[in-house]
Amino acid sequence: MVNRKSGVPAFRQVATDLREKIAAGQYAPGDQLPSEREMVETYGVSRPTIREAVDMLRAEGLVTSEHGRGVFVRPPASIQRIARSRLSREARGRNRGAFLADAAARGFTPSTSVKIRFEEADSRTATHLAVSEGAELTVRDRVMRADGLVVQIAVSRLPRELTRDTAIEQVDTGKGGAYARREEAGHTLGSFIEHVGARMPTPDEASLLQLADGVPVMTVTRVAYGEDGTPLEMNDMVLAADRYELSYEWPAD
Amino acid sequence: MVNRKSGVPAFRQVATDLREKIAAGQYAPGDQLPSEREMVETYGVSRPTIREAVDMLRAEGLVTSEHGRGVFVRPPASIQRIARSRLSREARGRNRGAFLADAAARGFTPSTSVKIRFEEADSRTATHLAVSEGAELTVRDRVMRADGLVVQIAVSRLPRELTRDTAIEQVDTGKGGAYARREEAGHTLGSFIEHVGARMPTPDEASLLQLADGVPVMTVTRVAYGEDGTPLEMNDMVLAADRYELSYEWPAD
DNA sequence: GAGTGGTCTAGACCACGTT
DNA sequence: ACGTGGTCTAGACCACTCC
Repeated sequence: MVNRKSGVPAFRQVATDLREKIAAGQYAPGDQLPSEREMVETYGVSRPTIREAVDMLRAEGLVTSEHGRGVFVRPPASIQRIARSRLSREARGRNRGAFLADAAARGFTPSTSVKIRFEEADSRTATHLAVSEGAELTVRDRVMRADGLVVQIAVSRLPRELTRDTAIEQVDTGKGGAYARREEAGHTLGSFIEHVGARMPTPDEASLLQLADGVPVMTVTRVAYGEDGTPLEMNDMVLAADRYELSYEWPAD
Repeated sequence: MVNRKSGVPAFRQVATDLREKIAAGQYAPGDQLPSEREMVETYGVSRPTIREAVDMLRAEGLVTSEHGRGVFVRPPASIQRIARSRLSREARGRNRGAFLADAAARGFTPSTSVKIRFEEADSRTATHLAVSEGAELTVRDRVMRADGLVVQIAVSRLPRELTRDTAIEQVDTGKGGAYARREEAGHTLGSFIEHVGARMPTPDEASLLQLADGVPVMTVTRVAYGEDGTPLEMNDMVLAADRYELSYEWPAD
């Protein structure tokens, strides 16, 4: 029963109560919550009020509701740890991208499809690639699937001058991938910088990545630099935050 | 006006329409959306339906609503870039933690408060610190403020054996901070690993960090290792995802 | 068919901010 | 005083799942 005089909205009291019971293990991961109509009786409020409370927990990623079945406590997703800062020349040759290796390790059959297009640099891209706004870019859109299911979307952008008449403008970049082609062209890689952020997904991303409510995405922008410090490539990735964790390692000195 | 026969729920149609108008710039950042009662007329649906649509946009972090004023398009927050993998011995001496330096750079007067406590290792901590579950830990809770406003919470955990009878068990660790004390005790730092994830905040975190709806947090767990590879410290941080971006740099080879 | 969540209505009253 | 969002009700009907 909710306290009508506390000043705390009824749906908030219900949400807090449910949250505490979940935290205490009274409703364990995978358990079904009481039905909305049951809770109407328990708490003495109307169904829309109960639903507002449940909506809150859903937005927090605590529960999921399944039409016709019930509301369930979300079991913690098994998160996949991805070691970054490991893109050594050797590793680049072995793996064809970190994510393909991941998928293989988890027993999924990975597949990717690539599309090539060209566009003009916006201000963010121009900054990262040290080109002027509007400069021509080669863009490689890569969609990665595990067992047919979209797991990751990666967009790679390069200054067009660096790619004209190279295999990088082909869908199949050949043995060793795009980095190998770039090194053949005299652009030896010097370093990488990754910028990591997080936000809520757009509806498109949510359906593509099959995200439950209350699951944010991590955005990773990796910029590859030549030995002279010239930016060679910018790679944007979007990852489901309940499935991945990124690990970075570096020496203390 | 919503299409009643499309099968798409009315609140979803309204949300999509508003989202498109925001994306197109028809409602620019900072602009006020039409009032809910106006939209009731425009779209020909009831107010709860309009509210459900607006709730959706709020959960996506697209708009914020202000009681008594209106609903506004969220201006993109100015994100602060934090360069990690820069904790050189020199830099550690200069800065007293990366975040204090950040706050100073932005013109805020930073302040921190520290509490010391002791606890037993749970399974996650035990794994990271390579101790057995239940082992005694020294815990330093640090709350960082900028102009009195909580900006960050950091929890540092160390095996108690390494800290007994050292200044690390004191609130004030002295000149050079906790790392300096550890190096004096013969534990020279060898490397760091940071694990980065993201999730929706708990209600506590949301109010402490003053997060708007639809803003996730990034979680950063940094483990410091000795030169022999022994884990010395584990540091958990929680950051507002609309205020920070993490940058990691490493050589290509 | 019975039970579940999903959508929607037409109101009501409250709390807040502005004028 | 007025307009805004915030909360809440008591229903109704639909869509889905399971028996």
